[in-house]
Amino acid sequence: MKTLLLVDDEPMMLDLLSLYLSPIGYHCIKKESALEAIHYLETHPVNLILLDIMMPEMNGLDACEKIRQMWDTPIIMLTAMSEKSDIVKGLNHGADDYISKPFDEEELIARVEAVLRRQKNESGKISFRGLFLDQNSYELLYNGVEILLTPKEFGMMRLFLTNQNKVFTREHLITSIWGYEVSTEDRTIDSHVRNLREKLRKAGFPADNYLLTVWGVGYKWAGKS
Amino acid sequence: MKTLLLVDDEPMMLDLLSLYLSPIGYHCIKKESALEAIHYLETHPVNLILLDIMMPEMNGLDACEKIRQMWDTPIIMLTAMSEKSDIVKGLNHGADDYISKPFDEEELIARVEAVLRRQKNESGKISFRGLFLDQNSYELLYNGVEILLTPKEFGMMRLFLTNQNKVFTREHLITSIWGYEVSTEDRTIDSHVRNLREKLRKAGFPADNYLLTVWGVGYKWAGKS
DNA sequence: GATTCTCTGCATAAATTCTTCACATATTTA
DNA sequence: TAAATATGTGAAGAATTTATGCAGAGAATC
Repeated sequence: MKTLLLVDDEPMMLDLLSLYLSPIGYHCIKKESALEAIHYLETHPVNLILLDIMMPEMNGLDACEKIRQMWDTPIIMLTAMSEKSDIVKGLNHGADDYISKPFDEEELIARVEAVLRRQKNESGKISFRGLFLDQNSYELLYNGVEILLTPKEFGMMRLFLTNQNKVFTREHLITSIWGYEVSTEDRTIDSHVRNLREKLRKAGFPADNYLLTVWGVGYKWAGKS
Repeated sequence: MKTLLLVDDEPMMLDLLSLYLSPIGYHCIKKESALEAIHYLETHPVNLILLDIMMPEMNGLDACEKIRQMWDTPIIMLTAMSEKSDIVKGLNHGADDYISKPFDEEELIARVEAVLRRQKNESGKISFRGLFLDQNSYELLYNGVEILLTPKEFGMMRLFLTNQNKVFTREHLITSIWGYEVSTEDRTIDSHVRNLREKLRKAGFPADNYLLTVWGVGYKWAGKS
């Protein structure tokens, strides 16, 4: 059973979160301050942290950073309204996702599960038909030989391998890899896709069979056939 | 069974610490002054020292330093209130962690165990292709010849050798080597990396093959190929 | 207090990566 | 089939990131 650490200074919010998440099988720990949460983490492993941004004493952003210095536990920030600035800050401070209040049950569950699914490759290592991607060392190997990638290429490769068979629009790729407030249009993505394909091909990997163009939509990585 | 050396001029505090720590299996030695503590250490090995900062005669900081000159036993400082300055000083003087009074049982235990856990992984000696790093003597040898490193350089070297193949961002390097809340520019890291590389090269070690730049991310030590 | 070593930060050079554009090619639609 | 829309490609300048030299501040040592 997965353990979630819920951190919010409002007890009602904690209860609400727990009300949604407990019935579907999550073990919920509630803490009313960031300090208590950090404190708890020092002795108990958890699978995911839901962290409110607005809290007295230590706010969510500082807490997020603090936690990141010590643990890799994924963090979802809770923001009042969709304050873009908060969201961006949160993601820059090490958060994995955000949920803006008010949220509905469906969204909450979806995001929690998405982050956990992502986390499942917690070792940071993914392999696929001879390809081996290691997020710790930032390496991509094909049959043991390293393929040197640029940051953007590595980000794309990681995104594709962790979300196989999912089609990404160019816009989605940008927000996922570039960040949440970048404006690049034109053929920029295409260029990077091309470069990535070329590097894979040059290394002997049949990229054309896997990194596919979905006409009119975007790109996807074709996983298990 | 682990032995803890508790040092505080207030007997009540010693009793309190012991009250919390003895029941969970630690053997507690109480000393009411730094001198007594050092004296005790000269003939008895201990696993961890809890050291009060405010003491008559010799204060905790001086004691910490003194102890560090002779032993590597981990030290947790006890500070009255969370006086930032004390904390920073303590960490700079060789302490491994700090606990501010008042503390509760849970926090105390957590920090003690965290430090001991950390300690367990530190045999203190690492070798790598002719390099030999000794954390006890703070020495780095290459083929038996010493390479003189500054503290920062040694810290980086240790971090890299104990975390081979892992990429560290500059930010991460700062928090790991410099300490908890230090503000240094990013380019400073580069300078230290350069100096470290140069010293390794000058000693004959092919640093360029191992201390690698991960473009757009940070630095890493390339271990086994 | 002087000296030496260390740390930090800047300016500039060098290296690498990113973006863009024009146009070719491909696919869909009319 | 022609027109319209979308993707692929090559090349080059722009932008970003890192390397390097240097100098002053800061610490430690004598």
